[in-house]
Amino acid sequence: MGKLTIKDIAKKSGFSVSTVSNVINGKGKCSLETQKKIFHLMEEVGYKPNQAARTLASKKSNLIGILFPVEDEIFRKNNSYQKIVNSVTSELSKKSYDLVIGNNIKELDILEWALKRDLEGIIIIGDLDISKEKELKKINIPIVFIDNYKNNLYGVNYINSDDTIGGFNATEILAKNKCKNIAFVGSEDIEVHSRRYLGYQSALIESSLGEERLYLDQPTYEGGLALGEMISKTDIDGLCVASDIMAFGIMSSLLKNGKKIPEDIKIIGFDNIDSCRYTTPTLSSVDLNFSAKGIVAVQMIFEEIEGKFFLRNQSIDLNIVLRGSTVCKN
Amino acid sequence: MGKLTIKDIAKKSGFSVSTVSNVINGKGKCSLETQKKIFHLMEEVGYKPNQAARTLASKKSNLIGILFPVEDEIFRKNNSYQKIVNSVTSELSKKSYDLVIGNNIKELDILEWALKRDLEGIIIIGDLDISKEKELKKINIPIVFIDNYKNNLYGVNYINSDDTIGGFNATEILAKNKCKNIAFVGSEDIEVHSRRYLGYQSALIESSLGEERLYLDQPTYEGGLALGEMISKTDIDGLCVASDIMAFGIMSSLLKNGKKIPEDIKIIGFDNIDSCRYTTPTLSSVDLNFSAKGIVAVQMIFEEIEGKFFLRNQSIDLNIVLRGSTVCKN
DNA sequence: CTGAAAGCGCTAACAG
DNA sequence: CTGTTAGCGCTTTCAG
Repeated sequence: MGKLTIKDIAKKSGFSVSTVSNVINGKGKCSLETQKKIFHLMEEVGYKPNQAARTLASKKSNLIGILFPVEDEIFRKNNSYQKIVNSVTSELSKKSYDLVIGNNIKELDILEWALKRDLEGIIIIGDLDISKEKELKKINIPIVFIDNYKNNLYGVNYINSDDTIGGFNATEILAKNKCKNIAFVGSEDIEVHSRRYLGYQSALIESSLGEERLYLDQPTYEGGLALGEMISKTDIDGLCVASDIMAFGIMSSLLKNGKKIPEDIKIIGFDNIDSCRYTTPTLSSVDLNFSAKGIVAVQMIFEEIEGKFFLRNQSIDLNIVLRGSTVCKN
Repeated sequence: MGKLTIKDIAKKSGFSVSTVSNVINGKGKCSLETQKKIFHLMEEVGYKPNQAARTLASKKSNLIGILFPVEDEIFRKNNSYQKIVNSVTSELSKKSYDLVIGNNIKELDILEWALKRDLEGIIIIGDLDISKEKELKKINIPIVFIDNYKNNLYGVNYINSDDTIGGFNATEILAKNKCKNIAFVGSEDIEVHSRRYLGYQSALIESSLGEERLYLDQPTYEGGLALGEMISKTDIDGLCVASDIMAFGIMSSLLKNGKKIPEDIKIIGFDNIDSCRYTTPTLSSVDLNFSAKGIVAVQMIFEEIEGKFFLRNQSIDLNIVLRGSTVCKN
């Protein structure tokens, strides 16, 4: 058990090794009868071709690698890790591929790793050091970046959210809910926040709502707390907050200062982290749709492997989950 | 580039293939000089041995598999997935092992998977179907279960939390904070909740606090809401809640009914999910220490591979994170 | 301490 | 449609 080789199957079935191999790989042509017999035998004796041998002989490892920015707080908070891994593995399983996780991304030599494991594709989440960029060019396997805003390599694939549209839509919802004085909250030097701000600006114009109001602080709960204090002294009645966690801080300050949410002021956050469901009121938020990103990443890889034409840059629709911070009845 | 084989290294260095192989694997004996020369050359030309070939020749794949209960809400909520994967991969990277994720655990034939990929060890999170249990016995590689309460196989390794102690400690903290009427909240038919309840009972006795009070409902926010309504009408001043999410619901109801937390009633939850930091007040909670579990899992696997003696059952210390729901100043 | 040679289990031509 | 055979790149005896 477990020591069976393709030779054993050939011998037992009475066919040649190459016929068995062909049947396994769906190559060449053999009678349906032969195929059935061989498949049946393999099943019966519990034979599974050894992957290392297949890889060695064919260079096909049936392995895709994935790399995460382990220290990134935001990725951690919104469970993107898990959502992406789940959708990726479940897509891969359809083609009996497995997913390997890259250890120690900071020191990992991606190229060597890909070579060593004969990876057939790589998914990279988040931004990467510029220094790694170069070496990536040398890899001749499909690479997909998810939520990468720094790099702009030719010949690799990008999957992103349209954060500008996210900011626009969130603000628009606020406007449609009769908010007249809508402010934007975010952090400096965070690319996605800037984009969301752009969307916010467009929406203001679109809805012919007055001057824009911008509040900036650290993308933390504490940052939100501080901003909330300030905001509670204004006539702002709508808030587009580029981070759920900041929004929590803001809500806390606002509530403490006697503001009612959503009656006095409505709020929409970004990221749709789990905690949105447990605050009082619950927080409406823009979901970045990580499951979809994982699925598309796998599609892109296979399409590139199979040499099909496909879009190298894809933007995944966001969707806004409305909760108690915008709707009066939760 | 990338097409280099051990032969090339042998030729270029002037040594034989087997010498190079020995140097790579630290086997045999060769002069330090030789080693240095060979290592230097490999570095210089960027040579990395091909893993498939090594695996085929030696049966050592340098690959560990991991399996997750993808549908398990609780595992999803507390980010255990990510914490375990992070600590596991970072431990593995020290020995240049990689981690593969098992696709589709429900249908996955673990044995065949292990064979096919020549896995050297498997980590399984959570409970598994009984039907899978049998087949696991046939695998002759180290298996580690983390947080598995159903199975009890001989010859495999278990890593768990001592939930009874968790319940005990949480209750004790409440008692030390002058709570006189402490209740336990949990769900029926959840093994860990029962254990935590046991600990709660012991702690009551230990602290010579009166009769026990037990509240049961679904392990959801809504379950907590319902229970909170009831609890707010009692003289309970301390709550040991077997799930953070229930605790959130309870807090919400309690607050709505005019109770002050922690002044009137102190609360400790279980799981220490991220959201604990964003509620008002923040929620004290028992942390299950998933990072440590991942590290220990890897240790166990390597110790078994290396044939060392080690404990097959290990309980990982929990630690209680105190926040605003127990301490008056947050 | 080093080298030659025999596989590991499979795929991929190439004949038949 | 099927069988033979030569590798894939590495490890591992076993002589030297």
